[in-house]
Amino acid sequence: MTTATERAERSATDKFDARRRELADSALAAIAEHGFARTGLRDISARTDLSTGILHYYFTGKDDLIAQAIWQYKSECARRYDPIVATSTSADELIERFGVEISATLRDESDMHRLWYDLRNQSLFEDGFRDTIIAIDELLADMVWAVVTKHAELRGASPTVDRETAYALVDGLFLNCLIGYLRGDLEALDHIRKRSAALLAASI
Amino acid sequence: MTTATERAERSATDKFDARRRELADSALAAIAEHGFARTGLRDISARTDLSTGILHYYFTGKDDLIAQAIWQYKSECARRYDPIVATSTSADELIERFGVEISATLRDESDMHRLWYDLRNQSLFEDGFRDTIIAIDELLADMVWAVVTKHAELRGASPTVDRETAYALVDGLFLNCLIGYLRGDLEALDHIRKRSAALLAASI
DNA sequence: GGTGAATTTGGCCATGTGTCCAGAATCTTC
DNA sequence: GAAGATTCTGGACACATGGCCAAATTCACC
Repeated sequence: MTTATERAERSATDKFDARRRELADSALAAIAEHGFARTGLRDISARTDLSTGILHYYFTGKDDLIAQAIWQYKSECARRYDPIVATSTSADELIERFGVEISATLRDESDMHRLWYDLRNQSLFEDGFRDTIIAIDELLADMVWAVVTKHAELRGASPTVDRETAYALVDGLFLNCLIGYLRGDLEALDHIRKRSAALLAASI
Repeated sequence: MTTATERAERSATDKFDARRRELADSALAAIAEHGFARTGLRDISARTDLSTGILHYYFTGKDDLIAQAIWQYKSECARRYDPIVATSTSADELIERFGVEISATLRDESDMHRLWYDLRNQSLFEDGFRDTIIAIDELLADMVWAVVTKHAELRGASPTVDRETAYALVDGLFLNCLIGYLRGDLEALDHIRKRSAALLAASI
């Protein structure tokens, strides 16, 4: 049973969390522009018309803010492939739609992915937001694995690689194309589509 | 024809470059410990018993120093597989020796590789040492491609992947195992050996 | 509308940053 | 061993950083 007080507290917490999400969302683009290390709280303030104080009111510090921001973005990002896995009716369709989606996110959100790799690397040096990064890594590995197993299922076969390897290979492909794309190679958009398709097809 | 003056100048340049290499080498370990962003010139000075002034005498700035340091390490690193490619007499031997070598460098020099990925990512945000990073990336892709083509040759076949894809996949595998290893997973050493072997075997 | 809580502001602090340089120390050359 | 070039030192500089907080503002509720 919930008392009136409990409901009020719940509501207050929800409101607080909602504002946290809002602020983290605003901050995200600012941090993505120049990377974690080169973006100070003041840069975020200036770009978002927020005071630096408010960031410390809603977050315990820079690490907390960045962890919240990247979690919001990337956890949503990992779910974009759910409908593809759920509704594809043939292996070829699955491969095709996966390739289109991953190519689109490379094209439209390269800054965010650059930030993701930036933060994942930073977390190898210090543990400020390491747990969040590890959780996201798991989500991404799950996503890749869901695609691989669905693909195998549609082919009536079993995957020839394990979950971790599948993630490592897709991630390597994506990072490579992201770097190429950021360095100005527009063909990277085609590359990620074709190469991830080939990789998926080879994973049976 | 070289005059005495020219020879003297050459010698002076050589000496200057030799000292640069020496200093960059000393600095390398210090930078690798906490990453590029979190390591100041003063940290390097303190850890290496060098004055901060001398760093600016031999280098134009922090970027120059770090570019020199990572180039020295990584360009040598990429050549370690040359003898393996040159002297392996069967595809299986090549795969085996490659796996042992890559696993050993993961075990013994994880800090350096962590720094490499750190710097490669930083170079996606600013161009301070971007050219050096791109040059190293080329070296690494060449190295992987040399292994893949040699493997195909020993099998009497042709590679089924292109140079860039081969590098992307091996790099993805290595980065994944590096992350796992740094997070405390000792099995990563076995994983990189077995998975890179499997990948190489599949690249025909 | 008044009262207390929640929210927001903008500036302060100590510390750390890359860069630079005047002068000291060392080496070279005659 | 004198003179001049090279190498090296350690501190100064201007600025950026994350964290913090007293005071101002806005809000919710009786």
